Amino acid sequence: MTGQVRTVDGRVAGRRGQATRQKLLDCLSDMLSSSPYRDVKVIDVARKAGTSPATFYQYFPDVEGAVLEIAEEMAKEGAQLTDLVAGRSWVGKSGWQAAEELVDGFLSFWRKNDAILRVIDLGAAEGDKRFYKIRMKILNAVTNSLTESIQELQGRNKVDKEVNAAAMAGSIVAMLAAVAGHQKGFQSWGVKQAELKPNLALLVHFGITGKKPTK
Amino acid sequence: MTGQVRTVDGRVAGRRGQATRQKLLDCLSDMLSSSPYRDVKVIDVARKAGTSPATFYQYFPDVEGAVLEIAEEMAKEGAQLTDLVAGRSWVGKSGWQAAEELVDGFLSFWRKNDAILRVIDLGAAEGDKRFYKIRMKILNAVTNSLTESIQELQGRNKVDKEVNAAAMAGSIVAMLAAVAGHQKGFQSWGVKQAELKPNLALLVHFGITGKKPTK
DNA sequence: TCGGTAAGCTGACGGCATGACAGGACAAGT
DNA sequence: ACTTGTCCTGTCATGCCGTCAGCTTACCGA
Repeated sequence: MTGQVRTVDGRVAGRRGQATRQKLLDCLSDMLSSSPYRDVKVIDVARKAGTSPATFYQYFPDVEGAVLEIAEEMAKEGAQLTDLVAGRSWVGKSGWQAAEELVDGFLSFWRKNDAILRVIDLGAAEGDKRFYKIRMKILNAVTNSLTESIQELQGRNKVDKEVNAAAMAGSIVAMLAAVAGHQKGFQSWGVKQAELKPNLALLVHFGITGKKPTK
Repeated sequence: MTGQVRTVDGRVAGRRGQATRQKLLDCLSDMLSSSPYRDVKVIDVARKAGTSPATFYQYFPDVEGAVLEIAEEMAKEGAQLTDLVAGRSWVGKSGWQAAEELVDGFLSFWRKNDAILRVIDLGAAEGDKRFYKIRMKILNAVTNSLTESIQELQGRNKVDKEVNAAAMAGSIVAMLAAVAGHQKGFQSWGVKQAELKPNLALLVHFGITGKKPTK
């Protein structure tokens, strides 16, 4: 489907063009990490990439458009998050382990991509459907797996039927995302990474199984 | 201490000045609700307030400065969130009720102020200390109360000593804030408000007491 | 009533980002 | 060398930013 990268005016991008395009994306990514979203200007990105603003506009309609592109790249990489949930057992000791690994994987993924993720979060919260969609794409992998896990446990009468699997899964994922997004905040508040994780894992485990974990 | 409102160039604002200032804040608040943060321009705010950009700069150093002002206002109003936690009993039925009311109060507060809150969240996530500080001010009321509640339960051996009260309280509050910020998202994802609340309350209750609630 | 003083507002300006276009540079094939 | 299509940039009109000098308005004491 998207086999060909195209410029704004419809041309097909070749080798060189794709390289420039990628460079622009990388530089934008850097900028997002180092300065507030509101202050990221096309001209700065272009300068940093050693090119001109006009070139930027050849490949992207605007800054948002480019951000979405980066997000799309990241979403692919984020698909691996599913492995943190799918096919895991949530009973006994392995349940606790699963919870710990989920928390761990989530936090490190977020830490690695925090700049773009927080822009996506903003866009989604502001009601932009494109951002919302991509946010779903990243989180859905985990959310859906979690929802299924809960439903499966409900089927075996291990979890209260009153629990709405989707709402619970969504809440857990939202929590992970939020905490991950404010990791630095927690630290400067006196809570260390190492202390954060087990507590999160505890909440995750309970949310899914409805029980305290056996460690 | 801050009995007098001052303009950027040091003058003391009188009746009329304060009115203009407030009008600008109100208009900015409106703008934030209706258009992306990135696109909010000083000139639009000024126009909407029936004044000129120069006037805006008389009262605020920049858009961020004005946002912080709005946030400060809101923080005062948000102090009442403490009542949702302080002096509550977390055992038995009243514990479940407390959890439900906390969730309810939190969600509605967030819904009422979502536009500013999401800007604050962004600023905090980007590492801006001023935004982080105001975010703390709003959330600390709840977080501290929760931390104390947990510690108190730990003192009575009702909660596992392994639990880090601050980390747990912070996680719970972060979750509430995140879910609150994406309420619309949940809805369009097929999860209804009414279904969301009890599941959140469940997680909150467990996080604080370490137990399933008795309803 | 009448200045005097400080508050309040704005027109205007240099500076910079935006976004569009036309045209020049370049690489590849013939 | 010539053609073709990709790739990049100089340039320009437009619009926002942030500041200043200067004008208007309100208040106050004589």
